[in-house]
Amino acid sequence: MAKFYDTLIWEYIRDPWVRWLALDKLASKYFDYEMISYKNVTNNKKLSFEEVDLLVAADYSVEDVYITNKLYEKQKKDWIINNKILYDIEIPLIEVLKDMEISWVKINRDILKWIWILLENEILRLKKEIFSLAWEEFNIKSPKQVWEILFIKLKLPKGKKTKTWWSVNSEVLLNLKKEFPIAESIVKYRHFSKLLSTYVYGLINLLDEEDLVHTSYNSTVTSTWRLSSTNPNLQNIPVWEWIASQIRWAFVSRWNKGKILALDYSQVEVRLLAIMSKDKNLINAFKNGFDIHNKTWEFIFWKKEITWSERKIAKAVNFWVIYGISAFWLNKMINSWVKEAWIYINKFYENYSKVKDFFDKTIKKAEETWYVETMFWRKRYIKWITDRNTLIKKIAEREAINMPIQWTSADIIKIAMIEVAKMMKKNKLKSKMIMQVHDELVFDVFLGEEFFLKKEVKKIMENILKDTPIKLKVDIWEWYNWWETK
DNA sequence: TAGGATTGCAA
DNA sequence: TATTGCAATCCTA
Repeated sequence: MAKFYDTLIWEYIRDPWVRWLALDKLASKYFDYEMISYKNVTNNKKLSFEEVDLLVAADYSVEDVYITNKLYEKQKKDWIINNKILYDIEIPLIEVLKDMEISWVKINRDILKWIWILLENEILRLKKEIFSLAWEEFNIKSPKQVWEILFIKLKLPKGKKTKTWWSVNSEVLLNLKKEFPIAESIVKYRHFSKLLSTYVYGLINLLDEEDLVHTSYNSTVTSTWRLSSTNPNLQNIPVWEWIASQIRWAFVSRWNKGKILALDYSQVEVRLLAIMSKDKNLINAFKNGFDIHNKTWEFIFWKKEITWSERKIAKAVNFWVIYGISAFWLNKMINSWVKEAWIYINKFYENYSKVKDFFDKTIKKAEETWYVETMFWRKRYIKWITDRNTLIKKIAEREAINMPIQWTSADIIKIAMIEVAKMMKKNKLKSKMIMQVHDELVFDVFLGEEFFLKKEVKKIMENILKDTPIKLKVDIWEWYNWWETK
């Protein structure tokens, strides 16, 4: 039995789409009661809480406790949520997240400084280049000024629109790069500026004296029951491009001769699709160790070697099959290659027929019960799936398809985190679980624990689902503190 | 000074 | 070509 309980989490499990989930909002929603605001008590945050008059502070605090308890009593009376989700997943997760937050993450300041210099030089060079191409100086970070230079002064062809005006984002600019080198330079400039301000300055500013950085994990924010991370957001650290990937190297082990270990689920969504739909072709594809994307291309195009544009279509098909198509793109079906892709989607369904059946069944069940659920019976109500408006119904259908797969994977990693934390405690490991990035767990490994930890964590992660025709697959990435390896 | 708009990073 | 989140910056109210 859990040692603690959380009223916000209860509400969040019931409906993750509530914006601004907070005690005062719930008090007014359920009890039509307006709570004393923190702003009022602290004189618009001019006072710190210690400076607040004792009696005022007491009133404020007691009210918090009183309302929380009242909320708890109310929730106990109408158990309309899945207790297993609450007591087996979300509540035990609180402690795991707490431990991860107080473990902190060690950052190597020197690596960041080195990247800083690298980026500053590049930015300066690009700045000069852009100004000479534009024949004047302007603020490259201002979309409005970029727009003026490119479309008014240099008369470049306009691309797509934003809400209010012509867009100058990288997609638009890269379409212009062949004829207009200034466009590409602006994209590069923005890319490097982004890295410098968000990931280098941003990270360095948040370091303490020991070069440790602290993040906050929020478990009641996203509408998909995934976690989110703030101050800094450790879930969007760059990986792909070279300079960007150097930033990952700045995440180092705090231990002498320690190492960083990252274990991530490989293609969870597609594997879950195979498991949940029980489609033989898809299952066999995984059993034979084929890359699923390759297999899809084979099915769609009936050949092993494919061109770049065919690859693009195959990728789109995979996305669409897993996530469904958005209302926006549904309306855009006129677009030629989109239309073409639609034909391929149907080909995909022909070859993976059980997948189609699975989707049809999910939608049908949702129409009857007004909800969809994950493999762990986490439910979400989508009443608008029976709406007369076709567009609204289509949106609901897309959610119905997407939800069981994507949200099951959110459950899986949460369960894995709880199990891993238990295992580490039981074996009194010194290593620490330091990050979670949606389908990846990152550890700071103490010398000597590496082999055991790798083996055990992999085992736990791959075996969250029992008795399935194929297992989940976990890939391992590891890196030493490079200056210690020489 | 607050907040909308734009942009871009991750999964 | 999905979706959701976080954050930096610009710029207007």
